[in-house]
Amino acid sequence: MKYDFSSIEKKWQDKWEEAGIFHASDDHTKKKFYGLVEFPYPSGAGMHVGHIKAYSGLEIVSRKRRMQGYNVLFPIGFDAYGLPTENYAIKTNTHPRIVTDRNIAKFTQQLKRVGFSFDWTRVIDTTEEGYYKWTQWIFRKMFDAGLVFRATTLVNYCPSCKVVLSNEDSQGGKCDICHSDIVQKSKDVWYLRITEYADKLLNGLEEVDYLPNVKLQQENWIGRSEGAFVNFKIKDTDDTLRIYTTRCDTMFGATFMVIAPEHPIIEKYADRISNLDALNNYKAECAKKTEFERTQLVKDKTGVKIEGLCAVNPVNGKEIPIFISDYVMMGYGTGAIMAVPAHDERDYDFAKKFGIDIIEVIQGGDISKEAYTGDGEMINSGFLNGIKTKKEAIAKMLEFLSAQGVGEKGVQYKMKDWAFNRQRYWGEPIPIIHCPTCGMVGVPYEELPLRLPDMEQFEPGEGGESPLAKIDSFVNCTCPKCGGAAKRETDTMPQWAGSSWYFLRYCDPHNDKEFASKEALQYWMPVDWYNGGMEHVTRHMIYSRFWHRFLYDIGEVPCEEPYAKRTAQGLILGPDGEKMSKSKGNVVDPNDVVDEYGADVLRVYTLFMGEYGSAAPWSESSVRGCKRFLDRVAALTDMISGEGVTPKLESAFHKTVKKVSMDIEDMKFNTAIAAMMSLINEIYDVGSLTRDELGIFVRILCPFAPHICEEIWETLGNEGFASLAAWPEWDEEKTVDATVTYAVQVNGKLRNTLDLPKDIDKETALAAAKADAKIKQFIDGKTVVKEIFVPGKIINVVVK
RNA sequence: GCGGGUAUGGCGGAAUUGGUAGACGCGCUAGAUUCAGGUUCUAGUGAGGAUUCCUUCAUGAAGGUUCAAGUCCUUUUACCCGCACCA
Repeated sequence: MKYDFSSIEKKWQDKWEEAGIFHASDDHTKKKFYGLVEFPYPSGAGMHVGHIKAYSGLEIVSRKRRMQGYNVLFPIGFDAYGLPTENYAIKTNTHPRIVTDRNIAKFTQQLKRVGFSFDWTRVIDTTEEGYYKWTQWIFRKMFDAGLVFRATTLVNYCPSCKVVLSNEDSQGGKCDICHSDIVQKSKDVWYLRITEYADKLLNGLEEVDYLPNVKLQQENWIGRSEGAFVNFKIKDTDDTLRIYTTRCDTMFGATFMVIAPEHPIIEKYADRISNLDALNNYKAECAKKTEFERTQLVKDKTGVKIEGLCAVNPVNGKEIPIFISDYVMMGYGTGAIMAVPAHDERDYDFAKKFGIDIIEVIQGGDISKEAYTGDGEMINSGFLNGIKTKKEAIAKMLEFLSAQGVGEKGVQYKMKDWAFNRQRYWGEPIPIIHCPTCGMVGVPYEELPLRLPDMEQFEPGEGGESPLAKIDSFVNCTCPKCGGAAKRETDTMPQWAGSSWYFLRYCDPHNDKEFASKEALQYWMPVDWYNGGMEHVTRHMIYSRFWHRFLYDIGEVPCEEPYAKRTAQGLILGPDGEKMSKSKGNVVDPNDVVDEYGADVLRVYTLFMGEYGSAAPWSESSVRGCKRFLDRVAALTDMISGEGVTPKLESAFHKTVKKVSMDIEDMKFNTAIAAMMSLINEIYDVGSLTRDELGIFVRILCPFAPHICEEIWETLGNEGFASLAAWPEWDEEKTVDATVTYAVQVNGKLRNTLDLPKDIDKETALAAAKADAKIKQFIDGKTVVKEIFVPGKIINVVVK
């Protein structure tokens, strides 16, 4: 067969589309498979080969599942709200709607050329009214449930994007989008109370099948810690200073306290404090720094002692000084700590610098040199003296604290509430109305979607105000509760909103009564297998798990967890081994590869290049190797002789079918392809194969290289599509050879190999080995001290 | 600093989980075909030494356990990713 890939690929893509063979069926009686890939952000640059690899993994699994008779939902869509589009729109003076539509068209064209088996009737665009109506609807439900609140805080503000960013979006003190420096700014911010779901999000991990490191990252992100809240009396007041600690066992060693510079206690007792100016100066210094900068100065601790206030250690009545320092942050715990320099490195550094007492309460270290954080016997600790373990000491102390009424067990999370608004145009409008009499009122459900108004000038306003604030007709409205004049919220939602529930919409994407019907959700959810990038396993996955668990709690979805299984693909690096980026000029465009080698080659190569989960550099010459492989596959049509089984190939076929079948389940696509390459080498050695054997070969290769396989399938005279043909079975017995090659070792060194019957027993095998002329050389005249026989693998004779 | 990971030929990478290290592909060498060739086919290809079937050394480095270690243990180096004073 002549392998004219460009005409073959066009031909079959048209046929698939015409027959609609990849559309998920509404027949809910069939067994289902829901494979989900992260939908792309349709940027102006178009897709690069990394996208192709990201989708190829579950593309293979989905195609295999179809051939195994599953009803498969393998959808795609576009996460199209976002800053890059808006910035591009501003720069080129084109409406973001037009930019978005253009980019989606480009992405769609690229994806279709690769022959992905997506269900194109279920495409989602998060910026369409029919979609964001339900994004707003879920937000409103959260508002009703009290999960939405507003607070004035210091926020990370990007002066270049003119937008407030979450901590997650401003990591490293740089804007996630434009990489300019972040400044701190006081602002009214919308929050989603995700912390209320911290425990549920943590516990839910027990019932899902995520990669171990994905689970670990989510656990670390949530950051649950168990400890105690303790109230330290402030001397000569009725007030207490409340702290959080995970080491209440060390309380006898607390020699000072540290509070965050912003701690309200300073203002409250301003009249007693004699060095208020010094404190305020220090606070002003800290405010200039971003949170990131504050965390930079690891060793050299700074701080100021509060003159005029002092605290009382509740376990021994000792009076201890209070300091302010930026190593304690208002955002975690209570914004105040007890400092135990002997057993905490940060406190140790601070105490050394300020000449504060260091009292050892746990034996085992040398506190003259450094803090000791390990276990040991308690000393200088009153009723804890003599206790040998941390665990025991903590339990005893907690008992004491609660008996005295000065403290109790507590839990803290690193995870913070989710700052959920942007002062930008290209996002979902937040459906809230501010009424002077009623306060914050949700836009009535029947008025959703709250449409994003069309406008010409969508630059952000000065001071980071949303462009929507400029449209009077949008802002001015009546309060749905009291009917009085009111104003609309003008902020929009962050990009994370649309992607927090898209997997639900795929189940029933055209529904205009509900975000998805109960029947569709009941059938399709949860997602059976979700694959995507490691960069999304914390933020996106935790946000979307949060939304989903909320919907479960209000009875809108049938299962607690949205994703039954999660895997991740590795990056494709540029030919230079660097991360692909436009600025480095090392981006490979899938269209170029398809033009030159064909879609099937692109698909095979992205999966063959290395382990699916790890990064690997692009290599043009290796692409050619994959082309050569498919050329050899095409030529098999000229090697057919007869029907049935070629004896010399029978075992090889069963082995390969087994290996490919199993490797796909483990995402070991590279070795699956290698196995098919080996098989084709064997076929070439034999020189011919039967019509039936070629049919098997084509079916196991079909998920990887579907176009060429369809063409050969047709050449073989089959009716219907290879893509829907039954996945081949293997016979376990025929994967085992009659004879096995044993490695024969003397003293653990390989000396010869012997072909022996597969079910040979130990005695016979050893006799055969010892009778072998080569082995004889090594054992003659020596005494055999040990004989090892591993069935099917190795014979080892140990001699002296 | 803490947590996780990786390290195997000239290159990308295999290795049934403790059992013949280097599958498969690239690249390279030689030959045939073509001789317009980023064509196709055949053979070879970890390094060193003897060259006819022989042998020694090799999985970042150094030790150890074992009949047997890329795989397990200890120490160590380099790189990558995540988190960042979390009390």
